[in-house]
Amino acid sequence: MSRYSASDIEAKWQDAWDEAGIFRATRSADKPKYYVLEMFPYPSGRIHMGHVRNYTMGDVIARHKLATGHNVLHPMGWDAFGMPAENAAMAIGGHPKTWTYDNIADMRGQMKPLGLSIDWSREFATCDPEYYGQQQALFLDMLEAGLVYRKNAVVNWDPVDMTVLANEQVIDGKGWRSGAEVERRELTQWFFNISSMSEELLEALDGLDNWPAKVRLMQENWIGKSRGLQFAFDRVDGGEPITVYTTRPDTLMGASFVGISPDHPIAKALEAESPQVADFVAECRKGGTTEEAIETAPKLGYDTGIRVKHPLNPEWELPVWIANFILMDYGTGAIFGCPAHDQRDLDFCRKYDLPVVDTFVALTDPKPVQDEAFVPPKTEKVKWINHFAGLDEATGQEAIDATVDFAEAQGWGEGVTKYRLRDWGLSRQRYWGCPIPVVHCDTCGVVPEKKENLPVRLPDDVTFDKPGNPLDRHPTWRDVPCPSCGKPAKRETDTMDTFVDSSWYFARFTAPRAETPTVAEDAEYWMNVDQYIGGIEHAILHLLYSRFFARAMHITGHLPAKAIEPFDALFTQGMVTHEIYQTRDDKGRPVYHLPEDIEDGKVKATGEAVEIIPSAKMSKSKKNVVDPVSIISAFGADTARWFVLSDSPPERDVEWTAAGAEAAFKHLSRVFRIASEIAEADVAPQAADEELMREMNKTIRDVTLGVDSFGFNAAIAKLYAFTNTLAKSKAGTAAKREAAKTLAQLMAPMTPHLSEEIWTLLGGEGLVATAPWPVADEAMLVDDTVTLPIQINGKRRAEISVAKDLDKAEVEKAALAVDAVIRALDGAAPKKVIVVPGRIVNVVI
RNA sequence: GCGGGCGUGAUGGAAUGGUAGACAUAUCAGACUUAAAAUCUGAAGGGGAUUUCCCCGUGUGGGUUCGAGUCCCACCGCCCGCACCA
Repeated sequence: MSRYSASDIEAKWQDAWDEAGIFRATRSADKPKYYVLEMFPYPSGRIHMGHVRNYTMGDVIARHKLATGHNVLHPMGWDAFGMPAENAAMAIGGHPKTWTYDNIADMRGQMKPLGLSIDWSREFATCDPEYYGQQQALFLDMLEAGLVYRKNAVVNWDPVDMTVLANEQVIDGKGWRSGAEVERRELTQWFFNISSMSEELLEALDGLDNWPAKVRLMQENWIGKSRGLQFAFDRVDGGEPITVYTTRPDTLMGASFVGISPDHPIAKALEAESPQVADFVAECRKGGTTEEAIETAPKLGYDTGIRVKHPLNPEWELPVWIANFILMDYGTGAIFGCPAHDQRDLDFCRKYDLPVVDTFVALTDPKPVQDEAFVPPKTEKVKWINHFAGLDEATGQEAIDATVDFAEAQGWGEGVTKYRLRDWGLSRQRYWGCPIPVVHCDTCGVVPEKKENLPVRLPDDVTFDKPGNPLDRHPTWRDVPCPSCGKPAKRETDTMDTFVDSSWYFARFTAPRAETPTVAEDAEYWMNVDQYIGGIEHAILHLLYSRFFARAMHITGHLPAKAIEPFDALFTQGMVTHEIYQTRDDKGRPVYHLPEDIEDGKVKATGEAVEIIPSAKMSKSKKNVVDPVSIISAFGADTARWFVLSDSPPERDVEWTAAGAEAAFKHLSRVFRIASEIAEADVAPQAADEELMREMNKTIRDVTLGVDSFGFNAAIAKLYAFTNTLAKSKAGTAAKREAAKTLAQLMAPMTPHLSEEIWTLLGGEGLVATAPWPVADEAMLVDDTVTLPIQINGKRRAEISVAKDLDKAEVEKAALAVDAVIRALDGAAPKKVIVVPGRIVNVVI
C-alpha cells in the first residue's frame, strides 16, 4: 500500500482535468447555468493565503455546482493597471508592462497548483489592449449617453512628483513619496455621473436579499439620502440672498446665526477685498485633511458684518459668520445655526457669545439647554415653544413635515432631497492606466476618438526617470490630428482610475475575446453572477461602481435589463491571520521574525525567546506571513485548501497555525490510508452495514447543506465525524467501499485531488469532479428508534429510547415510568407534560 | 457622536427556542516500539460525592417561555464601518 503523496497525486489529476476540459464553460440549453466569481487579484507577483481562502471558497461552490449538473462559469483575470507598476518602474527601473506581465506569469504559476476549477481559456488582464480598448468603447458610449462629463475639481497636487495624489497618499499634508507640501489645485477632470443614479442605486439595495445586510447598510450610508428644506435668507444690505439647506427646518425659531463655508462664493468675494477675511479663510484651509485633524479642530468663526432677515419675522436680524466646520460640498455650503438642538452650533455660539434659544423641550423633564444640545430622536414626542405652525406636542419628524408644508404653502422655501454621493472623478495623471479616448482640438473642443481607431494604445517607449506623466511629454503619441477637422490637436493624457477596469470585468468574462465589450447572447446566458465572493474592503467603492456601470452598460446597450444588478449574491470572506513573533534590538526597537524561523517560542538561529503578539492580518511588515507556495510543496494544495476552510466560519477571520496545517495533512493522509485499506479488503456483508449507510446518508444531507449555505467549517466537521465512523465501522467491504466513495465525492469540492485518487482506487467511474453529486435517501435519514431526553422542569434528568413513531400518549407514559421522574414526582401527579415528538419530553412538577 | 456586529472550555469553534461544548487544536493516560516519530485506544467545562448521583455553568443583571447560548430590555467589554453631512 502506498503512502499519501500529494505532489504526485495533484499534478496527475490537474493534467487529467485539463485534458478532459471539464472546466471550460459552455452554453447549452439542457442545463441551468451557474456563474461563480471571486474578486480578481492585483498582480503583485505573489499569491498569499487570503487568495487561497478566497479562491478555494469559490472553487467549492463551482465544483459543487458542476457536480449538480450546471454549466459553470468560473473565470480568472488580473486587475493589472495601477500605481505599483509605475512605482516599481521609478524605483528599480524597467517598464510597468514588463513588470506586470512577469508578475502575472509568476502568480498564475503559483495559482495553478491549487487545482482550482477555473476556465483559464477566458483569462485576461485589464492592461491587455483587447480589454482596455473595449473599455474605451464603453467610455465613448457613456459620453454620448451623457453619463460622463468634464468639470473643474480640486485635487491634491504633488509639485515635486508633478502628479495628483489620492487622499490616502497625503500624509500630514505631504506627498507620501516626495515628502513635498501638497497643494490644492483646480484641474479640469472627467467625471462619471453616478449621482444621477443616487435614488436608483439606493432603492435597488432593497432587492439585494443575498447580500450581507452590513454591505447594503454601508452603501446606504454612503449614498446618504436626506430630506430637508431649502430656502433663502434676504440680506439687509440688499445683496444676493443666501440659500441654506437644513434637515431640521422645524428648529427655525431657534436660529441665532447664518453660517457659510470658507469656500462659499460670499466668503471668496470678501476674501478678495478684506485681508482679515483672507487671513481667516487661509487659517481654515490650513488644518490637515486627516480624520483626526478634522475631529480635534476647534470651531472657528468670523463675523462678516453681513446681516440677514429671518424669513418668519423680517424685523429679526441674524449675523452671517464664516465657519470652518461648514462644508461647501454638502447642501448649499450655507446653514442656519440652531445651537439649542445641534452640538456643533452650540459649541460655536458659546464660543462667540451668540444667543441660545430653545424651540422645544422634553415632555418629562423640560429644562433649557445649557452646555449640551437637546437632540432627541426624531420619533420622540416633545413640547414645542411658540411654534410658528401652531404645533404643541409632536415628534421631530411631524414638525419637520409640518414646517416644509408651511414653507411651501407660504412660498418661501421648498422641500428638497439631497444625497451625499458625489460624482466619480476618473481622471488620473498617470501612465499605467486605460487612456481616455478623446482628443483636444483648439477648433472643435473635446472630440471623441473614432471607434475604429480603438484601442488608443499606451505607447511603450516611455521613461520614468523624470517626474510627471510620461504621456504628457511624449510628442508623437500626444500630438495627433483632430479626428473631426484634421488640424493639429492633442490627445487627452489622463488615464482612467483603475476602479473603472474592475467595474465591468465580470461582464467581459461572458465573452472575453469579443470585438465588442460584450455579446448579447453570452451576456443574456451567463449574467448575472450567481455568487460573488471577496473582501469586505470593497463593500462600498468597487461594488457601488460596478452597480453603476452595469446600469450604464444597460443604457448603452451592452447588458440586458436583468443585469443592472450584476451580483445576485455576495459573500464577504474573512482574512487569514497569524501570530506575530517579536524580539527587540539593542535600542529596544521591535524586530519581527518569520514563522518558519521560530521553533518552540525561540528564534531558531539565535535561540532568543520571542514575544508572541496575538493574531493579525498577515503582512510583510510584521513578517507574520505564510507563503502558500511553501505550504503546497510541504503538504500539497489539498491540505492548504482543507485548512483554510476548516477552522472558522468563512465570513470570519481564520488563524493560520502550523499545528492546524499539520493536522489537516494528517487527516488527509488518514483518509487516504482508510480508503486504501478498504480497496484491498474483502469482508462479506455484515449487520453493521445498515448503520454505516444511515450515517452516510446523514452526512450527505449535512455536507450538502453546509456547502450550499457557506457552512464550510460545519461541513468539514461532519466529514471528520464520518471519517471516524467509517474507520471504526464493522461493516462489510461493499458497504465500506460505497461509504468511502461517497466520502470522496463529498470531499471533492474541498480536496479535489485526493478525492479523485480515492475515487479511482475504489473503482469509481470517470472523474469524481463530474460524477453526479450524491443525494441523501430520505428513508435512511430517520432512525427507527430515537433517544429522547427527559427534562424535569426544563432540566435534563434522564433519557429514554423509543420507536420513532410512538404516539405522544405512549411517549408520555414511558417518560413517567422513568426512575428519575418517579423519584422527582414523589407520588404526586405532574402539572404538565410536554412531548415534542422526536425531540424532547419535559415533565413539569 | 451615528450605524452595525460579536461575547460559549486552555484555543478555533458547533448547536431549525428542545440533551450546551459537535468537530478540531493543545494537554494527559494507555497500546505498539529497544527508543522516538507515525499510528491506534481512551480521558477531559467547573465543583462535590466516588457506581452510573448531585450542584453550578454560554460577558453581567432582569424578562418572555413548559424549556433561552438562541427571543426581548438594560448594562459592561471588544471589533468593524461612517463622520463637523446642516
